Amino acid sequence: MLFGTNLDRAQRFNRRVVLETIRVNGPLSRADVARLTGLSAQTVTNIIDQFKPAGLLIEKPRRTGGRGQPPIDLVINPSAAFSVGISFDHQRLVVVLLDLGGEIRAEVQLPVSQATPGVILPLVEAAVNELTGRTQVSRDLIWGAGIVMPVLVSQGHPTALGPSSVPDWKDYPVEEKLRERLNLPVFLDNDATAAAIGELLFGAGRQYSDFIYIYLGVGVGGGIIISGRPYRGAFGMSGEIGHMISVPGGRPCPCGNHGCLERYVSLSAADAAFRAVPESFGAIDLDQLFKGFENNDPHLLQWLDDAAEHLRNAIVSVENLFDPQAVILGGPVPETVLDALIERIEPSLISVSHRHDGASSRLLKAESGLDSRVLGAASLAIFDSMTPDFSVLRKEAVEVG
Amino acid sequence: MLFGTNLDRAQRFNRRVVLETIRVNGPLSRADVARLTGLSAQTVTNIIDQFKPAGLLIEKPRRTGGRGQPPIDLVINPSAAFSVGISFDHQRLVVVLLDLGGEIRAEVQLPVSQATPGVILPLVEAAVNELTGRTQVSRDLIWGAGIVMPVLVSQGHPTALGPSSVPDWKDYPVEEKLRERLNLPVFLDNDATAAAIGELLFGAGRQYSDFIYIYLGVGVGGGIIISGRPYRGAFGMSGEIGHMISVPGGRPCPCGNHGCLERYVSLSAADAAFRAVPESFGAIDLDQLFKGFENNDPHLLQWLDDAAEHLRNAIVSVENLFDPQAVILGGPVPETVLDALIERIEPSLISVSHRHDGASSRLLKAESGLDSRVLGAASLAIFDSMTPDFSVLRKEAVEVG
DNA sequence: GATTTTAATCCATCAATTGGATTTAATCAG
DNA sequence: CTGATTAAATCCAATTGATGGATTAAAATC
Repeated sequence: MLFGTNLDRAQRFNRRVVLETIRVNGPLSRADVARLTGLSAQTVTNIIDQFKPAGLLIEKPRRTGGRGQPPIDLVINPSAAFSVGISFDHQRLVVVLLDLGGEIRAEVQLPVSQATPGVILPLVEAAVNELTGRTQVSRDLIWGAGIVMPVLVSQGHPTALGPSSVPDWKDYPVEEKLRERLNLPVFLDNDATAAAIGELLFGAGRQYSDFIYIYLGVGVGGGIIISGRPYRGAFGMSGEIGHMISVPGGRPCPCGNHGCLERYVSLSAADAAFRAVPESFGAIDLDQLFKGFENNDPHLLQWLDDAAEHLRNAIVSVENLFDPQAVILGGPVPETVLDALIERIEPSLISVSHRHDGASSRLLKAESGLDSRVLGAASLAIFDSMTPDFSVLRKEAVEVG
Repeated sequence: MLFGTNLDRAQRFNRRVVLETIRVNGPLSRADVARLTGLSAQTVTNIIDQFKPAGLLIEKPRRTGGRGQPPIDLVINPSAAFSVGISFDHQRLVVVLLDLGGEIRAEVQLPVSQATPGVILPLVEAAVNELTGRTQVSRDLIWGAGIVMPVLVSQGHPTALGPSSVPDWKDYPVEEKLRERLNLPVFLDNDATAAAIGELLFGAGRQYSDFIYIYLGVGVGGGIIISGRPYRGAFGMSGEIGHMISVPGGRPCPCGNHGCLERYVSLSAADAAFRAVPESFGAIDLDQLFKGFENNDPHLLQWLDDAAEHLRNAIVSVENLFDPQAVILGGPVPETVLDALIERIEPSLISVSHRHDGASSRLLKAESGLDSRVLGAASLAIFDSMTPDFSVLRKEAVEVG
């Protein structure tokens, strides 16, 4: 539905524009910011004055060299705000404290026996207390907490397309329950979208506004970044790259179709190849599998060639649909696997994106590595507070009929 | 790049919000508009007063029935503005005059011998003069002219992925040349995106903000509508659904890949099947082909089954990527063909979109029929003037370095 | 040492939204 | 039939954030 805006909203928006411009392009003088954003120098000065009390910006010594009065460069103060990232699966819980600069300040890792809400949530609460205590970070500098899990998320609730590794969370009101415990704004997202946002803020996507993040995990997820914002689809379930049809009439998938990409390209597909079984749906022994990759297991090498072929086709399709600036490959898999895939795929990528810029590569490896999940989770709160999103301008409309 | 906004821009935005809200949901009273948009009643009154001189809105007689002062309903005046739509291929030029209500007020159709700029542009100029003369529509009520052609469009210039049916237009500065002749704002787009915009404004997409328009023509194009706006990709070449890979290692495609969707689903694929030849790249005898469909040619029936299968897989992939509200199938093909495809595809569509709303169908037929191209072209100017787009808020930033 | 250039800020102005009060025109209750 | 109630639309003064022009500051250039 459409919505109007007003002066108040416009300023909130401009504040974010100024902050984000400095975060991404800094160090920048007030005059630089005015030039980049189109705002008047006076307005930029006004807005920057507003950030002073919170200490969000740091003034560097005057730049020298050019003519005229030397500008005062500004950068984001990484210690001015923090956020919590939470990620878990059936084996492990990870909670981190991230600063505004994208650095993980502290981390707690715990093995879990059962990944149920009753077990996880108290552990999270304790972990957050430990992190703030250990780092002496004041609670009111924490902008929020993000939690991700390997399921789809729709309207703030986990949902599932097939069998899930964390079935107890289905339709559980995670955001609400966690907010009560932590007394912080809470953001829930699926791992792929969160990882994409993390990459957008702090990683390979920093210089891009339009890219597709392919998240290689037990399945294959996707985070779609359009105009610098995640696109979640009309119902919050976009980006299911793993369920694109790769082979007509191919291997059956729990989603109900045949030949889905993640039956060929994913850790579970790799596991099946590794153990020479037709399919792998249960819990995967990741340590064994990663060791197999290290040892150049012939089954896995064969799988790599096959998977690269399927992934290439999917990327071609995705590029032809989105015409993005880049496709970023990441997820909780060894970097060598990502490298091997990219090496096999890149030379034969032909799509509408082909001709834009023959020089620079369009298929990139994510920068966040194995931490992508939890880093993405922590990015959610920062993204929510900082992004000059369209929605910042929204005046709430009264619900009618 | 980020940009700031100001009071002036905010009002332009609000003006569009008010107008578009009335256009889509009208008749609406001022109070209704205030409720829907979140703007105050006073602001709505102010803005509506601004539209009065241009006659953009019509006040209907006071509504009766409820308590309180009866509201004055407002609707868009369809005769307050017009736009020109231009479409051509190697055989025919069509120019229409569309009103704000989406009605085609007048139309000129001309056979063309050669579809070169030198031939087409003078014909267009004459046609526009004839249309305005015939309808007595004042030139300054025409908001602009939209032109579409069956090629990709990037940065205002036609480009091509493979061989084109209108090769002379490659890299020709269409917008500029046409603007000089018509003395109107000119918008160039590819046929699929334009058709999607037409459908968004006046057709099946009117009630949706997020949908994918699949444009079945000589090839297969796509128009992606996200949050009520076309998504053109980072370089303006998104939506090439026809070059999604449908069959790994399948039929060779001029784009350089194998197994592209449009080698199986498109009029040229149908033509190949109809004439029992392996491929059809040249000019197609559409009359013959359409007659074949009418006569239930067995080759074409066979093709329909096969094409439906491929198109189904593509739609599954598209839905899993975008999670849209709907997928709309249209293009310059007989309605019976669209019906036949939908009938074959719909029962077996399984994707993330599957569960949202089991009742209503997600695969729809476009409303604009054979005119979709030129109607889409004409919609471009209206869309540009009316949509409360993010970009309305943009203050132009000075280009730096 | 005067001039030029650029950055940053001060100050008065401008313009769109807003909240509160007022007017208008209908229905409802007795 | 009359007064009370309800809701729409408008009037008016206040608010607020951006803006343009003038001013000050600090460097390089001539």
